[in-house]
Amino acid sequence: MKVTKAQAEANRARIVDAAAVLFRERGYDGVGVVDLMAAAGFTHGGFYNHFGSKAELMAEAAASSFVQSSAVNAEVAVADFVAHYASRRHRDAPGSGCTIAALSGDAARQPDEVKAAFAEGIERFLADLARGEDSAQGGDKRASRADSIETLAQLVGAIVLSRACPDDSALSDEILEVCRARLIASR
Amino acid sequence: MKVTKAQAEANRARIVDAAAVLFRERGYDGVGVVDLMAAAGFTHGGFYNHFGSKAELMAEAAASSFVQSSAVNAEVAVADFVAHYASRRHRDAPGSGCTIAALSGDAARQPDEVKAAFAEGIERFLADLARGEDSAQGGDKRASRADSIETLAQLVGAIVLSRACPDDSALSDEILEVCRARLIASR
DNA sequence: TGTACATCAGTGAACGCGCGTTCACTGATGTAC
DNA sequence: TGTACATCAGTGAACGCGCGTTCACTGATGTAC
Repeated sequence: MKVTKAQAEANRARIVDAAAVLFRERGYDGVGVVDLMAAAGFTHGGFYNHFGSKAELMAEAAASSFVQSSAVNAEVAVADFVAHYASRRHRDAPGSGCTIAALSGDAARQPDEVKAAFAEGIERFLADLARGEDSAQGGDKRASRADSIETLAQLVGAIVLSRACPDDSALSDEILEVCRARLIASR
Repeated sequence: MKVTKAQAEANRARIVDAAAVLFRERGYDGVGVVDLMAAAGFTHGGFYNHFGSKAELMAEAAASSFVQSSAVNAEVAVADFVAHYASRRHRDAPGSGCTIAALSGDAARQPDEVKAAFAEGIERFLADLARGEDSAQGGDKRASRADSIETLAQLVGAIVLSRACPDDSALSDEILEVCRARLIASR
C-alpha cells in the first residue's frame, strides 16, 4: 500500500517527532525501532525506507528538537526562559524538555553524526541565551559568549544533577532552586 | 572450585572496581554482565553469587567510585581540583573521571537504589568543594553551600556538554576553557 | 588433631526475550506513451 | 484523457545476535564432631 509523496514525507516527520520525545524520555537504548515506529503509528519494517540506521534517526530527532526549542525560546524573555529551564516542571518532563540535558550522556557514546547535531544544538542554545547577554555586556561579544557558555553549563548541570537524584529528593529541588536563583540574580 | 572467604570478598571488589570503570566508559547499557565479569577475570555465571542484579552492581560501583574520588580530592587544593575537572584530560578519560558527569544521564533512568547512590555522591562532592568555599564565604554556611552547588552544576555541565561534541571540536574545548577560567576567577 | 560432611564461589550451558536489520511481498501512486 | 507499467511506502515474517538471568555441576573451604 504505497502512499503519496506528500503523505510519506508527513509520515517521516511523524516518526522524527515521536522519536524526539521517546529518546528524551527513555534514552537511546531505552527505545527500540519497534517502539519508535509504533509511536508514530507504523510497523517497524518500513523504518529503513526513511532512515539508514537508528543512530541516524537519533541525529535527526535531536536536530529537529533543537530547531523547535529555539523557536519556542524566541517567544519569551531570556530571564523567563532561564527560570523555566531550572525548574521542577522541566526536570519532571524530559520528553518535552531540553534535549541537551536529556541526551548528552547518550550522545557522548554515539557516532560523530549525532555529536555534530548536538554541537549545533549547543550553538543554537548559546545564540538564544546571547539575546539577553549582549545588552548586559555592553556589546562585548567575547564576554557575552563566555557568559552564555557559563549559563548554559550551569543550566544543563542543574537539570542533569537534579534528575540523577531519587524522586522526591530534597537535594534535587535544592539544586534547581539554588541555580535558578543565582542565574537570575546574575543578570 | 570454591575459594576462601577473604578471596571471594577480594574478587567481589575486583568486579565492583572493573564495573566502575566500564560503566563510566561505555554507559550502563554499553556493558553486559559478561563484559563486567570478564574484565574482573571471571565467567559470567558467578555474577549472581555477588549481586542481586546488574542495577545493584551499578549502584555499588557508583558508590565505590564516589568514595575513591573523594579520597583523591582530599589530597589537592580545591582550586587545582576544579581546574583539573574542567580539563580536556578529564573529558577524554571518563573511565577514571567523575562518575556524576559520566553516568548521571543513565542514573536518571535507573531505580531509586541507583539514584540514591548518586545523591550521596553529589553530597560528598559538595562537601569536597565546601572545603574551599567556607573560608571564601567567611563562615556563612548557607552561602557556602549555594556556592558549592553552583560550582558543581557548572563543572558537571561543562564536562557533559564537552563530551557531547564531536571529537576534536573547537566548541568542546571552548566550553571547558571558559568554564575553567570563570570558576577559578570566582574563587 | 583428624575425619565426614555441608557450604558455596566459580563454571559453562541453557533459558526466553528483545534487539537492529533484512527481505519478499502488497498495492496504490506516479510516469511514459 | 486513458492505459500499461514501474516505483516504492508500508507490512509482517524472519535473520542472527547478545542480553540478563537461571541452573546443574565442581571441588576446595569451612564446620561439626
